[in-house]
Amino acid sequence: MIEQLLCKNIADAIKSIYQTEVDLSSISLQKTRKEFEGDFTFAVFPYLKITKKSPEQTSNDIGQYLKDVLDEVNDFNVIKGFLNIVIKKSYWLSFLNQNINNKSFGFNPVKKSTPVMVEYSSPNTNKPLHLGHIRNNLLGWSVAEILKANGENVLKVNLVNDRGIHICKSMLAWKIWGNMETPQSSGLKGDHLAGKYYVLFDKNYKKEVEELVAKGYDKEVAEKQAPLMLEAQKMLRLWEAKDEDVLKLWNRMNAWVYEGFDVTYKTMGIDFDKTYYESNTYLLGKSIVEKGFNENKLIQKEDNSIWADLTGEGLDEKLLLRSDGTSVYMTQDLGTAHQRHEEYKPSKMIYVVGNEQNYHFDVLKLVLKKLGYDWSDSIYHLSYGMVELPEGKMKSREGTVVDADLLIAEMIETARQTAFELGKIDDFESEAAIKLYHTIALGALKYFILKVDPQKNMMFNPKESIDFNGNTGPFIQYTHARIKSLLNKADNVISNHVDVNINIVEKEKNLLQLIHEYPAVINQAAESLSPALISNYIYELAKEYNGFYQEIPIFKEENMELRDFRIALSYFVSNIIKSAMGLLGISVPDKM
RNA sequence: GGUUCCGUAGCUCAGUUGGAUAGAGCAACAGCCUUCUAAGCUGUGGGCCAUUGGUUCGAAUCCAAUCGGAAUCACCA
Repeated sequence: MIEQLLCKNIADAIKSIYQTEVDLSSISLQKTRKEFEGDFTFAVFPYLKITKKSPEQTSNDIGQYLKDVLDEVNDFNVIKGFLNIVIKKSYWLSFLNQNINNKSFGFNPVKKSTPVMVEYSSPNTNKPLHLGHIRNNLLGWSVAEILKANGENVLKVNLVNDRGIHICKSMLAWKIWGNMETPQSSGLKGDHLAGKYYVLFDKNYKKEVEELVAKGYDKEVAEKQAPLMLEAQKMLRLWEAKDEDVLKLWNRMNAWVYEGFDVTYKTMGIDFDKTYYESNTYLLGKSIVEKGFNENKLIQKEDNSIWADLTGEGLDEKLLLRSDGTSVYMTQDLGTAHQRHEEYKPSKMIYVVGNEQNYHFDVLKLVLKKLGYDWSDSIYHLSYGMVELPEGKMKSREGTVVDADLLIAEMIETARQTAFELGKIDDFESEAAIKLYHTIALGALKYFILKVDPQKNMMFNPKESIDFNGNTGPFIQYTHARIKSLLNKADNVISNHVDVNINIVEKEKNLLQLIHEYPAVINQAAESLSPALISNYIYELAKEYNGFYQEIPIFKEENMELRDFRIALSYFVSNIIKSAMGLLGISVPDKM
């Protein structure tokens, strides 16, 4: 690409004019700001110590060198210490010619063999997915796709938390009050059915606790002594003892939940290469902890429990094995990480997990390091903040969890109503129309969530997300559909070659520059694991295109070569929008 | 209290490895439908980049302190 060429020649210029070698990687260019003439800008300030000349003189020297040496450089200008380099329009046009038919433009063709693992979703099987899972799923899936586009060999992994006291609570409530209810008999999605009984358990459990408190029990004691809780704990023990009846119920109920999850995943367009179940992995980790203890890397307390001492690293001590020898969450995670490393030797293990577990992952990495596993650095916690709705915070503790299925259904309904109000569609119940509402609703949701920096807590405003103006998914879908319909009218005139001598206007050159940037954007998004970078890029591209070609009708153009160019450019832009939106998991309709 | 993250227009958010006069959208206001789709486009107003110091040619960006907000600090997962 032209940037590298310019950087290399700038280094050559400094060497030839000032007789000093500079490190090529230290030279960087930026896009020239709109208010100045030029395509790329080089700031000379850091090199003044070498050149021993004024910023202006230095810029002029280097600019002149580039102009003399490089055919692609048309001209240059200097403002203060900024060297603005003007690239010939013919370069941009030949770039268009070279890449227009490349369907995977921007994607790295070199495929790496070392796998990168991305773990996301990680649901509990006692309740349906909620808004937090939506952000998790979208982020994980999108990051995986971006890495793939960049040539990584990605393994998408889900770790289902299918065991523990929580699922026992659902099972117990179902046994007591369920009347043998099934998804078929109740018409409920399997995960919602389990969730219903989890809530039922909680309600009755709280009632029991209140009754005990009224009888004079201490609240803490009451919480432990409530009959329902004792019963649930008994069930967990039976499960661990592989009691036949409990296992049967557990299998049955989990199967319902998985069916429900699959529907939600499918609706969202989320998939996995591999699913792990905690019931298979919860005993892992003990051996590496014991090994670490034998090697004197861990400490033991009087009650025989085993701990990692992280006080030297500025953290506390962390329990790894209980006094009865059973493992805790951390032990399991140590085990699964170890197992995955043994199995795949991934160059990176990315865990998409909410920021409430930042501390957990800090500890995880430190303990692994302490135990002598040098691959602990390959673990990366992709942490994300909470999603809130305008109505208020969504926290499970406050009981205002926003259900994922419900939210998606509401988004689809909003899309339907908007189309109806605007009179956009003739047959509102046709298959095509229903598919379109679905596409728009999901596009709105995904785009809005992915465009925000993961680290930040965010506000999801459903109404704003589905607006067709502004930085939204539907706006980009709309732009794509418009380009497609335009190209449809022109399909007999699409040429795969554009005359490099035609005159193009500034805005068209801006579009070409933006397209030119696309591979770098994907690369950077992969490096920083940031779908937000992609969405901001597409918006800029779509806006630039939409604004411009709304004003300049392509088919009015009498100059056939210019018209061909504009059609070719439109074609390229629509392809990039489609491919970039694909990385966010958003489909773009050809017609809407 | 310790640790981590966040603080940019009334609201929701961008802001590339430190670069030129701080960017969008929404909301407000003023225009644009005989062209390809107005689910759109164009324009106007709106800022102590939380505060204060430091680092340097240059700071929203890096460092320190302070003030606000969030998360976390379990023999839960």
